[in-house]
Amino acid sequence: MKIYNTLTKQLEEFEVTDNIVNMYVCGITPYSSSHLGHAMCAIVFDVIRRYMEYKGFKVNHIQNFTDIDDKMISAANEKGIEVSELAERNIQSYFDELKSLNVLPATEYPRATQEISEIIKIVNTLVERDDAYVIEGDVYFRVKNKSDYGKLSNRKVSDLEAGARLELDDSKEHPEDFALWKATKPGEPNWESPWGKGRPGWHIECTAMAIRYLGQTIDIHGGGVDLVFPHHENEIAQSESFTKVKPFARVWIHNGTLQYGSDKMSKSVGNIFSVSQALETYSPDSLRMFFLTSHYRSPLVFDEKTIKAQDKAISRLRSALKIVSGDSNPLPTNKFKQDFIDAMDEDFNTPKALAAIFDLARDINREGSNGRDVSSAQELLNELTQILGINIEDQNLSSNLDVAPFVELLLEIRNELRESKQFNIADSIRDRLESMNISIEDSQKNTTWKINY
RNA sequence: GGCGACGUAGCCAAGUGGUCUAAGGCGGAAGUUUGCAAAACUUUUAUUCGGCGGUUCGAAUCCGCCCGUCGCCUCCA
Repeated sequence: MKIYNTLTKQLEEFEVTDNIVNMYVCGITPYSSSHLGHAMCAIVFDVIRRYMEYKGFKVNHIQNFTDIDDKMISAANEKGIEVSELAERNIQSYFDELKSLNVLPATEYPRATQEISEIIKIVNTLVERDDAYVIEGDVYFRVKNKSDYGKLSNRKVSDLEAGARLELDDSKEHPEDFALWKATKPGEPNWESPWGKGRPGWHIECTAMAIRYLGQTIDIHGGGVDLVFPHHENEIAQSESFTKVKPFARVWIHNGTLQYGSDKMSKSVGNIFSVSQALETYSPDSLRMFFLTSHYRSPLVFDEKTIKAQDKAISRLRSALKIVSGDSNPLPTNKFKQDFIDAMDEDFNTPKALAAIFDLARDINREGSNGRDVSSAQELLNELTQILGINIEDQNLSSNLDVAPFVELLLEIRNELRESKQFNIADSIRDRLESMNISIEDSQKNTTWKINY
């Protein structure tokens, strides 16, 4: 299995010694509802995790919540509620959304505010070693002490200094030094520390949680590409300075960001499409498919038509699963399975893996109606789509609905009309049901119906 | 100013030196099937990969230049 590693900028063979994969994925700052970009990231790493488990690895999947920072505080103030309450609300709805999107729960979801003592311990060690310094209750990491600073994002400190947008803050020794601990301001949540009351800086919580839950060297660290700098760069700096162990993470995986219009979908730009809003308009599977039809590292442009088109593609897979298998000459499936695995082994090439799935579905449809035994091919189809977290089973939910007996009754009458060749009335029943979003399909054997969402 | 990514059919999107006269999906066209539809299947829809040069026996794939789009350098998944 090959994975593109942001740290080395190349495709690498992925190996672990003990079959356990320790994976840390940066989660959200729950100051407002999450948007489709967050959903995309969650789905990308969900598929990576599912595929690794399929390959026989045990995956420790840790995803954090940064539940204390400037934006948390100002959003809570605006709403007139406690920061903790704001976090709780948004985290709960995020969990609900992940569930709707069929994202498997992570092993743990640690929160920054519950790791304060670990954080203080780490900052303290860095201060004692002079890798950090204290100014009026703030603690800053001393970037010049980390000679390989910039190795992840391919930046040199001198370039950063030349950067036009870097804000000069006279209180820091160097403009690129970053806060590990921030002194409290009036009205802010705060914790006691050796440097006075305050709260953690942005990056330190991930260092604390990654080390605590996964150890000093983790196998995979992931997140959106927009986190590469400064967040992940700074995580590396502070973590490696603290543990004196390199590397902090062996493989860095970054997904491309979701674009909305001509810009990145981002809370601060305000061009967001929230997950809950999206779930009202699109099916979870079509959203998942939409994200997986392009490679995870490419930026993806939000496109309504493309998302909607996924439902039709998925229904092809569903009908392949429903086709009644014959009993002769079983359809061989090895090729499709191998194509799928080869694609996924190549840096999780989901578009290529999907191509194998659609090839399989077409063969099932063709050969199944030729009377061949396609039952094991159907099992494979189900197995492969599940690795991508796409649900093609359970579609007979319509029979559980309250309207089912009435629809069945109508179909019964309609089939009697068809038998007596009263097609006008039969067709009118079909048309009327269609206008109520119920479609009917007649086959040789029976008539099926489904509700169009 | 620095760092980086990308530009493939009507749309989305794989492919990164020969098997590419380029996968898969959506859409379009024709056909098989059907009472008619729908679904499914078959065939078809890029001799061409932003433009111009170059390297090579051979390039969508490597190199150079140009045009265009986007990301990061400030909060960000």
